[in-house]
Amino acid sequence: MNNNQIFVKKLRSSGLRPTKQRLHICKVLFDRKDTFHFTINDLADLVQRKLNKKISLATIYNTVHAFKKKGYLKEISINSDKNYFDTNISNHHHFFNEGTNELIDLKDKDVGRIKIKKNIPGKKIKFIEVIVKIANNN
Amino acid sequence: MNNNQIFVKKLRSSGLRPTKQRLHICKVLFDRKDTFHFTINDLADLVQRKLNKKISLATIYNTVHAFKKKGYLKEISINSDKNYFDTNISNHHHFFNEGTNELIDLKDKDVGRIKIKKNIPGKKIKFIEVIVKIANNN
DNA sequence: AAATAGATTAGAACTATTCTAATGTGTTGA
DNA sequence: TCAACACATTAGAATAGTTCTAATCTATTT
Repeated sequence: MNNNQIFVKKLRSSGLRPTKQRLHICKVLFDRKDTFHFTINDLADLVQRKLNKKISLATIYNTVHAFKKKGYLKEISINSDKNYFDTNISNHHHFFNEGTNELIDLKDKDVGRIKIKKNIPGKKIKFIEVIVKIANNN
Repeated sequence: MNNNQIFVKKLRSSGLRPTKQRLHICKVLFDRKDTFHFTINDLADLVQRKLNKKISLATIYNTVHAFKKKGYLKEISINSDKNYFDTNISNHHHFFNEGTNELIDLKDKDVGRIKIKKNIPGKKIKFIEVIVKIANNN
């Protein structure tokens, strides 16, 4: 089974129609070895440059949000002007290099257990996100 | 010395001119007991409603960014559509209530020491930000 | 294979943020 | 004291980012 067939199957299995736009986007996102951190514009550029396909930005937004909802992508918020998505959906945290705007994965085990000593009645913790901002050593 | 005079002094001492726009914004932001979490639009609305002053949104952006740069405000990124600022500039983290979009401060001591077991050569940790997403208990 | 229901796309509309020309403020020196 | 200059600030206009929705496409039912 080639990658394209795998993507078709993956999409169908989660109730998403395997349209050509989505398959192009899958190719850019998932047809790679390493985990991939990207912004919506990064992805639009790659679709254009690597595949030479024109997909509307609106469709890229739709698709990324659909994939996030299905659990194929995670969203990472760094600051107002950088909103990243991550193909690594495992439980993990991030370094953010303030010089280069680069994100680097921190495996779950790279961060010691986080103990929250306060709780809010009637609420439970859904998720803990840690961003470690790094910069040059001087 | 009244609050307005205090604000004038504070602005001057950090090299910011105490214009009437900035003083209005100071009044809304800092003339209160508790720490205040807000978006740019929250602030624009409050200036309009509480003080009945019209300040351009662009000026509110300018001012908030200037205040952040001077260390009078902290920025907190939750997700793509919510960018908050915080008048509490002490070292602390946050609960984010996903139901109500409300931020709640976690004092530094409310979060156990965070141990980062990985490091990047030539880089040092500038800052660690923890967001704890909470939701209803069911 | 036609009709229908619902999903998807992408241009248009809307919202958020930044840019920059016009205006305001503080400082210098006559 | 008060021009005149240099730089800071404001806010309308321009740009960038995101969402909405009408048109189109896809799958299913008959």
